Amino acid sequence: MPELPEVETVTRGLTPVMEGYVVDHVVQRRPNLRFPFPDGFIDRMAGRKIDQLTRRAKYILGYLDDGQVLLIHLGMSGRMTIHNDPAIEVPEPGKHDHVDFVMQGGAVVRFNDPRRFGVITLIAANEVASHKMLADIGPEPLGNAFNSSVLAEGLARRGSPIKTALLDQKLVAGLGNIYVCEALFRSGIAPDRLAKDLKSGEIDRLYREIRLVLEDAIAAGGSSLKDHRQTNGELGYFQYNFRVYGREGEPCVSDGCDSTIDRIVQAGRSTFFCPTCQK
DNA sequence: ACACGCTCCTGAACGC
DNA sequence: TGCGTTCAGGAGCGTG
Repeated sequence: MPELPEVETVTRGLTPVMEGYVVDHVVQRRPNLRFPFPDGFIDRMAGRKIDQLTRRAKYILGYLDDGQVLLIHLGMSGRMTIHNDPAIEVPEPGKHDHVDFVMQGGAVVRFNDPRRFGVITLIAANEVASHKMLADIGPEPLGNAFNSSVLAEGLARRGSPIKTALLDQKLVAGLGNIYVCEALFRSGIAPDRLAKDLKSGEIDRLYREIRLVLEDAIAAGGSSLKDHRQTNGELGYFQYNFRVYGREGEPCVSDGCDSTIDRIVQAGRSTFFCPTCQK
């Protein structure tokens, strides 16, 4: 499930074959993903150079040379594979290979998304800040605009559990179920605590652990949990080891703790935590 | 304004 | 073996 570290890893993987290159043409194999593809998508992409490829929250943004921006969200199960070896033929498209970006640099970038929660669309560069999909997104957790007092202000009047609050993209960008669980565990904060009840010291700790867990995961090349793959097309592999996520019933990894990881459901989503280490 | 639940979708895992 | 059920979840949207 791609969250910020995975999207960052994918963006970094795509940059060498997409940034600075012209899109020769796009192959689009179905009319929609989560939303319909934009009108004239094929024609609007053909011949456009991708000046810059960046990430905002869980979105990949490709700035084109004519003022359009290609916006890609991987949703739940979206993946990108790069076919860049002239000696190896590009595989026949599979059932869920919905889009190919055929680059003049020689790479074919293939978007695959079984569950089709992903999004591919085009917006104008001057509406990146105001577009409805991006306008209300909070600060980048690894950027200068995010700090302990910004987090404290965002949590101050929230009556929802801290777990739920951190999933809200308006509070801070890019966190999903996995890294919220991990950050709370690393902070020693119980997921059912109300956001507004956290003490200043706890918020400081949480702020630091959010950054650290994301940096760790990015450094590990992004996790490739279950159905997520690296952009190089290799089968997914685990480099970042989760401490609580998906570990229900397994022993807590903290030194001297003999508890087992528990799972509860909050706002319809699984929360994994250590009932002893997280208060 | 805020919080919550529903919804989209498919494949994997599970139960009988 | 095979069928049916449940679960996973990002985020827009509707509702209270």
